[in-house]
Amino acid sequence: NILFFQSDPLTSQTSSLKPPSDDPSGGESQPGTPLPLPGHSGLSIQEMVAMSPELDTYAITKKVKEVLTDNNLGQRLFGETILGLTQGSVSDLLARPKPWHKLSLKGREPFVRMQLWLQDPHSVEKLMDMKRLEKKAYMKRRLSSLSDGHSVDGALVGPDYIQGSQSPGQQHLKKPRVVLGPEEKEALKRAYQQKPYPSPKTIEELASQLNLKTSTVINWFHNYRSRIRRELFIEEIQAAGGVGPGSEGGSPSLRGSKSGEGDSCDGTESEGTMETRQGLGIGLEDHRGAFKDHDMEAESEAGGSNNSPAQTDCTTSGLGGPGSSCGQGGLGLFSLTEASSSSSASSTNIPASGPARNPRDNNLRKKKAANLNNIIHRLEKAASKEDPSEWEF
DNA sequence: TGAAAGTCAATATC
DNA sequence: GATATTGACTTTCA
Repeated sequence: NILFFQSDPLTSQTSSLKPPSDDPSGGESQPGTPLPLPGHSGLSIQEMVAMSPELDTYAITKKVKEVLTDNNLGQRLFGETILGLTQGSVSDLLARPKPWHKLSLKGREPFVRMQLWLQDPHSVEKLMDMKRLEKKAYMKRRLSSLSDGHSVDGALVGPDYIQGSQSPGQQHLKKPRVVLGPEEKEALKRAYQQKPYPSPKTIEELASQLNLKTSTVINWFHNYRSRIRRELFIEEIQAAGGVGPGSEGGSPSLRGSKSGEGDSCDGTESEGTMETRQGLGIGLEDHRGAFKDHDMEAESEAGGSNNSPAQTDCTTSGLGGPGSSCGQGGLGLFSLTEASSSSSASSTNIPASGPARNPRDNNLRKKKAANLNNIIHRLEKAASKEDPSEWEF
């Protein structure tokens, strides 16, 4: 990536941008917040990322999507030219941007690039030019290959070569992509409901039962946890008002720093953060939708588990500080919602369904859920020292 | 050292 | 053909 930055199309591109204007927001960025420019300031993109004010990732991606759609520019071209990412990554990034405070420096980079791109008055023009050039080159290749009797595409990236980097002379048979069937996915989801962090033994068992490699099962759990988390971020942003985290109701300044981002849902801590959340007017129940595709169905099939996904995500990743993601990022709250509205509720006084209309009730309910969560966390921890397959609450 | 974050790239879907 | 999804892999971080 360093190499990419050094000969970075973005850098050269932004060198023609307007110099940064005064930021009236005093640091917290709105979609149009100008950034210092690498070309002018002599800053590398990494330095810019480090110095960047908090950006509204949701608003940025929204705007980028808009501009790309309006100008009929593809994700692939944009990704490769502006971000240095592949189409799939761009799609993912645009569809599910993580909030700024949840991003590492590396993760912030594409958003800084997007912001710079949006700032560039000639950004669209330039990309259009690229598109034309590409088309021209493609037509040229096509013509010459037609006259040679070869296909233009897939000369090196045909299905028989790894990552398109192997020439036919160095043939490596490609590993076929594993495609999990619906039954396998369902089984994995159910397993996840029971144990989001399965023991090696459980993984082995799952793998043999489903006739999969253990690495596939491990990867699936990694990916699933990570993607669920992201879904939750999106839900949070949308629930906070349909605009990005920088908008009202989701003030980024109230969020925790990266260091406090352990997905803790420790009861003690959750109580405090929930108060903050309530102050922001962010509803809890709305977030349940985040699980609808992944977990709720699986949960019901699993007969209800005390280990709801986010809950365990949250409880097993260490403790967060006062600004930890449980309160600010929402994981803790989601998990509390889960805890309070699923099977866990049956063993407590927490209502099993329906939002608490009264804010005081809601608060009480959340506190109870936080305590419950804490208990579960401790039990889980204790259980993990024994044979996890023998867990029973 | 294990989990999370970030990304690629094959494949599915629109 | 463009975009979305997802299994696999690498890097980062606590």
